[in-house]
Amino acid sequence: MPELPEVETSRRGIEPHLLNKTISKITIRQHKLRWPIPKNLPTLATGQKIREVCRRAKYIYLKLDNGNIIIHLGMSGSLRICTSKTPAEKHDHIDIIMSNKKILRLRDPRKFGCVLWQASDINEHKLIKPLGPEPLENLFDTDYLHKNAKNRKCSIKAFIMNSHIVVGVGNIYASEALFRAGINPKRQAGKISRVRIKKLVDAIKLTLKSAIKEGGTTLRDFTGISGQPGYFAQKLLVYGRDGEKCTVCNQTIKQFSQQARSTFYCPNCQH
DNA sequence: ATCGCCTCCTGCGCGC
DNA sequence: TGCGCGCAGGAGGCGA
Repeated sequence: MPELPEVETSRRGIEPHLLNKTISKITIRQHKLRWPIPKNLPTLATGQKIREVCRRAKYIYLKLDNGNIIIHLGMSGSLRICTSKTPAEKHDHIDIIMSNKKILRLRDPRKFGCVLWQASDINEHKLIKPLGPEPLENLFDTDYLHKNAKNRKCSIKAFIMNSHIVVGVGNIYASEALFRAGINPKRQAGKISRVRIKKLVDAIKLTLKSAIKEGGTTLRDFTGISGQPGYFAQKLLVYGRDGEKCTVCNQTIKQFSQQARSTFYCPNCQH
């Protein structure tokens, strides 16, 4: 479900409720997520103060004095801030309860998400270490992407969705960015000119920034921490719009399957 | 090294 | 109204 803008929206939503608060209790109702929630997580984190609420790629992590709680939302995860008055529902797997009684609650029907512990430097965690640069940071630029695309035989869409290359670009924003850059999603990554790679870098940054500004994209179930939808869905140019007219050229938007994921594009605008 | 396929899991919308 | 099917925003792990 959530791509970078939705994760960043969640991070910004929870941050003010958690910063400098002490964890008083952790209730785990379901250990079995993508990886098991560590049994000793409550022991490790209880009594600790949350110093920072950060994001790296699509991971959110709570920085404590003795380590980090790492949270990934997978396809269907969402975070809420609530109190004990809100009863936990079926897929509410873990509550992180603050000393001020506020609760950070993770719901994840499909259980593709995870909650993990990393005692030392977060960047040394085995899931974080191999990740490419953040798309909105300066390290991610035309030189970087052009150099890395060299000799790559995979499609440009698979390439920008590869987290070793750049993080945070998921299935929605890959289609959106390629449309804005005028690049056909099937094109081989290694065969795209530098000028067009620059367009793509700009398009990725622009797309993600606008989506963050709108509070993310709500297709069916993504909501911010108070349950509010993200408004970027209304600004999607191609994703989910197959059969509709291209906003630029009025031709029909097409959908096809790539790496078993839906891709949307305008055959007339994208080459 | 790189690529593409499979997999984990639940819910929803569609067609019959 | 009910059932079965296909599909869904991620991404690690595997075999080729």
